[in-house]
Amino acid sequence: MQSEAELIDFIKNGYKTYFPQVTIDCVIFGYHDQQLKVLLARYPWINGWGLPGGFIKIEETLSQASVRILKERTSLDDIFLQQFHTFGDDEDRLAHWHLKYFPHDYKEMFGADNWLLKRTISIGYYALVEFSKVELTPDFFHDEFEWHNVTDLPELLFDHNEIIEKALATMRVQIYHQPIGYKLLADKFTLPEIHMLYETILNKKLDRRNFPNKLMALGILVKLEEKRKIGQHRAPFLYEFNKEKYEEALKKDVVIVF
Amino acid sequence: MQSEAELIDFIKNGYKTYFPQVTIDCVIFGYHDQQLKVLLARYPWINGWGLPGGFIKIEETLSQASVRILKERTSLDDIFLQQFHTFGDDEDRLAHWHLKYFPHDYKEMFGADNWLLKRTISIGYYALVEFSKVELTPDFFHDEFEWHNVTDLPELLFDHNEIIEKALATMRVQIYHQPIGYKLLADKFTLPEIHMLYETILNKKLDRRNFPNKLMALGILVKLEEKRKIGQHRAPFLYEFNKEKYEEALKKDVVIVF
DNA sequence: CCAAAAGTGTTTAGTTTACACCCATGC
DNA sequence: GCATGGGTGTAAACTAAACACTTTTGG
Repeated sequence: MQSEAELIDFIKNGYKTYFPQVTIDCVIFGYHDQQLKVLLARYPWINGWGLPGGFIKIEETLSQASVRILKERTSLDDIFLQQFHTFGDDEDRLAHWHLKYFPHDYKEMFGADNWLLKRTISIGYYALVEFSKVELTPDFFHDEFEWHNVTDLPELLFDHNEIIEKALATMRVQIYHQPIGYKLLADKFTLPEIHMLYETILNKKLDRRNFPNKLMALGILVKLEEKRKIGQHRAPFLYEFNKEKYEEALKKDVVIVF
Repeated sequence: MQSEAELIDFIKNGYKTYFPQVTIDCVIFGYHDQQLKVLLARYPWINGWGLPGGFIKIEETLSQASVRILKERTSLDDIFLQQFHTFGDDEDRLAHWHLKYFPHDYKEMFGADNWLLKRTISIGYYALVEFSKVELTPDFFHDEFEWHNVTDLPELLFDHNEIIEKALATMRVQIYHQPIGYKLLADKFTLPEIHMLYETILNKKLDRRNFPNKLMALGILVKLEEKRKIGQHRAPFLYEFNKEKYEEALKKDVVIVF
């Protein structure tokens, strides 16, 4: 975590380093306990919960910025990260948004025309991450984190609820075109596990016997010799995915029917 | 067209009215002569061709800005307009891009730290318009227009070639999910006309007998009693589309198979 | 031996594709 | 009457969907 001197420097001089009035907001989906979760962060300045996000550096591409921001928060790289929409319609984000959110002493601290108080446009990226691999790192803008079920979200800052809705909708369309779901599982997994994952994501029942066929036909799923011990029941086989076939399928636009 | 005083005021004081360093670029598709066309504009300052675009006003939402910009150039409103991607990866657009494009006298005219010379991020919208209804209006940033076949584009400024590619790809996916193609035709059209339109957009042959079935099944197409006179051949029936069913289909996400 | 979860194929229904002949019009 | 393009239906192939019983395991 940075020092207070760094924070003050960021507030005063950040405009020299960062692209103005554009932020990246990350909708980070993880899967745990048979629930699709999204990562929320507490913004201590504003005293509310929202999506983790960050600024783009002046000398950095958008893609670089999105990867950096995700890595700074979660320690992950090599994750599935996808730009899905740019948000600039929220009335609260137009001029004077800070009157709604900021306590007055921050305004005085910043100065009324500080770069951080201007209207922002937000570029939305969604990420699929394996829940267990995430190591959360707070900073001045995010002092706490919580994973919430996508079906049970509190009211968030700005238009972040709407952003999550759009991310979910985009992801649910995209999962029919590309086998992105794997990114939410550990490297080795069982058919019942991936089956439940897809049921959770799409929020509907999928036939247990028909489900693996398309993925098998694409050659993406590889059956291993090992089995997983799961207590007193029959041990299911483990699977992994064929990385070459997977990358191929990501590039193509195959329609996957479950 | 604006006066030169207005231009100078824009250069000097535009930063007071417009959101900084973010532009909207419009990929405007039209259909004519059985060709899918895209509207290009000449940028007189830079002496090159690119996509028509504009700035967002500080007190205006993104959606409002996109509609306004499209209307200012084409005189159209009530068009199909869709945000598809935000571009910020082009190396040329990072710092010092203007060194590549601007003649030096403009730099002197502007001042080296003028707001117009900074790195920009561009939000891409694509529009489908009926070619014949477009009335083109130049301004200081667009002094000439040309419709080009999407299959035959010159080299454009910045990353505009890439932006068009992405718009095309997005539109071709979307047209399988929503019957957006109608926006490219006159209100009344024949089956052969819409058939050729779809063949052109998707760049592949579609069976003449199977093609209208899905659209008919959705109730979107309405056969009229009238026919069109087409010279020395059999007169084809005219069709229009059922506006309610069309709007319905736009909201749903029906997969349309041709 | 019983409860709980895993594993596996076949039949049916639906959807998509392929395909060819007759009709209308103007010259 | 002929050349050109418009209009129409059916059969075959394929794909998706529905469905139930057997196996493994630990207690």
